[in-house]
Amino acid sequence: MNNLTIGQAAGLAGVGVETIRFYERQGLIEQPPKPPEGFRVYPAETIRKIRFIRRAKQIGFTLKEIRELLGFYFDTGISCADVRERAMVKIADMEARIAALKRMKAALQTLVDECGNGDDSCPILESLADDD
Amino acid sequence: MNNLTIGQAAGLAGVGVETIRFYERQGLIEQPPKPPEGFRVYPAETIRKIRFIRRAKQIGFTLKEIRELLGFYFDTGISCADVRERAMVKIADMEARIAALKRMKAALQTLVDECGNGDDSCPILESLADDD
DNA sequence: CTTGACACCGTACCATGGTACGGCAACTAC
DNA sequence: GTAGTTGCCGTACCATGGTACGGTGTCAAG
Repeated sequence: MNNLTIGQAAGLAGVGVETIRFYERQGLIEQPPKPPEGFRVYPAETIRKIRFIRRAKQIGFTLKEIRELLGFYFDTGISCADVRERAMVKIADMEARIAALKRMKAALQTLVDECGNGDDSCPILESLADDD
Repeated sequence: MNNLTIGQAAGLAGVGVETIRFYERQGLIEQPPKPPEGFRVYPAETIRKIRFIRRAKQIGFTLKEIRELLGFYFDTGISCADVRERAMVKIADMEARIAALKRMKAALQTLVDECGNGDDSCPILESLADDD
């Protein structure tokens, strides 16, 4: 399962070829050297890194943050406390986004609730148009 | 307070001049006709529309959706049921986003909690790197 | 009447996370 | 040995919500 072409690597990692190239351009994975003859050869590590990226994306890290996490894991050894701190910052960030969404939702829900009475004017639009 | 230049309109509406031009290009507000001599004249309605846009953005509508809401309010009269339906779709959308963020946060929190024991390997990175 | 400030306009650029395309090289299968 | 599939590479494009820039036109104040 080693010595893969980019297409095989993409297939195994569950992404498109263009996505691998994009991650290379973004510095998330290294581009293997191009032999004078033939195609680039991708090691199994590339697959592992791409899966790492997929999982990290799923739990809410951006590509920029993932680039750092990959560095922690694959290059500079493990500095758990640093990773943990970043994860906690991310958790705080998510909490803030959840709170903001909840506020938005509550504001909208209030407007929808006011909409129940069959007045001729729409309270939602009126509230958006209000000059205060 | 009528017959404003774009700069005055921007100042009153609390946005930048470029933002007004951008909204014009996006079809959210109309561009006043250009007189053969002199500058475009912006009516007070432009200010009201921009404030409408700002409020709608704050409660989570995209510019695309706001363009429709503006149409309901300023052009095609008020169709409250339609607005209400869009608002409820938006609420469902926000609930889904909140739920997704909560799942992400919980996943990350679990990893951070596991990180407490002073092992040499980092459970967060290990979990991201896992071959499953 | 000149200078500075603003308007106008097209276009390019920012971040985010990719996707697509066109032309050419290289490899594989029949 | 030739067609068809991939690889390679640069570049352009998608949505989202703007921001910036350069050159020119116009206006207002001193």
